[in-house]
Amino acid sequence: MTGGGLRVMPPKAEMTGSECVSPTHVHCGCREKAIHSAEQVCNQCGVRFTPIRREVLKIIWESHRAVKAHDLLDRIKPKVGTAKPATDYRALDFLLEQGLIHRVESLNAFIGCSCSERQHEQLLLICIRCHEVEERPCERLMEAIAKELEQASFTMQRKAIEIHGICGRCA
Amino acid sequence: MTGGGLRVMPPKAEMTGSECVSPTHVHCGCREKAIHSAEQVCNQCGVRFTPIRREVLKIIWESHRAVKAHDLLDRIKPKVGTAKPATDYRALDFLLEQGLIHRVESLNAFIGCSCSERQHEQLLLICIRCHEVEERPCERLMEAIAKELEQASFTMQRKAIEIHGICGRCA
DNA sequence: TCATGATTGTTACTTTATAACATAGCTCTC
DNA sequence: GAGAGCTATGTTATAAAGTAACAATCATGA
Repeated sequence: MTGGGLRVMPPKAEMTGSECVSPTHVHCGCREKAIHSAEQVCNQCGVRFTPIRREVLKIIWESHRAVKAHDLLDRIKPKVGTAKPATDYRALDFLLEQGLIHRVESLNAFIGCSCSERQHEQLLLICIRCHEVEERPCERLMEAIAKELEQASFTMQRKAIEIHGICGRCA
Repeated sequence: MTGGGLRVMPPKAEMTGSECVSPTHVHCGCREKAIHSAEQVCNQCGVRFTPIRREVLKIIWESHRAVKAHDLLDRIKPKVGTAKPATDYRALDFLLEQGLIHRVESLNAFIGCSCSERQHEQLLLICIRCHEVEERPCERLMEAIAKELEQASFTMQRKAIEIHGICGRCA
């Protein structure tokens, strides 16, 4: 979900079903948007959005579920015959660095980043039924965390805030 | 740290240095307290605190750093010659279930739980210099999260809140 | 065109984790 | 105390996640 907002249900004809792996994933143009945005980001930063990196990002955006390394490898092989673990992890490292994907620590998996600005604070809601991951902003949360860190004399460098549970649609 | 509070520096004679793996770990009786508490918890719940489970918990409490599976296996082998991965993971699963340890998702590692009550809300502060992990209560934080979850119509089942950075002593 | 750095190919390996079935040990009941 | 039933551990095998090291290739600018 590019904005984390309402999910509009388009008629089936608009869906690119063949590419959509998640049964609950309604194709809303988010993937195309993400790829396009990634192109711009890479151009701006003077880094190369190579075919492999593009393919990996596309696969990750095929659903709103977190993609595991093994699945990713299986799914990239038809497109990049030479793909091996290192191929994937390099592309993933690149995409993480550019802020184009997030790592879901509690799943050892990866999801596309739907932030409008890169590297912003986020909270991940992981549904244990449909396995979709929703990324939400958490400015208020970060205020509370900042207070706690101050008390603890702790300087934050990176964080993972991941909630597992039942999403609204599955409830 | 049993209470997350001040760390009292005892004279060296009081330290059981031979058992303390972490160079920065000041032995404060926390391990003995943890083992004793674990005994009580297991008795109350009618579950068995077997020698293997006790050894695993002891090893985890040898420092305030998170222990990785591989290290744990290396360190348990001298004590339990037959130890294999399954041995460890079974003991870890047990200790997790009883709330005696936490899993640090962003490290794929485990630390002793220093909560006075089991299963309470906590926040993990992970120092990237000394690698010690401090567990802190986060009731206020949970209020902010609850609000966010309500907005998202999300029902929480479990969570991981992990902050990486520099602790006060290392700063 | 050639040098340079970035990217990808390739091989090998480490670390993390689980599944499945066999064996041993505890505990309760008869 | 025998034996049934459950829990815990032993054992083997394998899946999944991740990294290191070096070779080959490609893009780009001097």
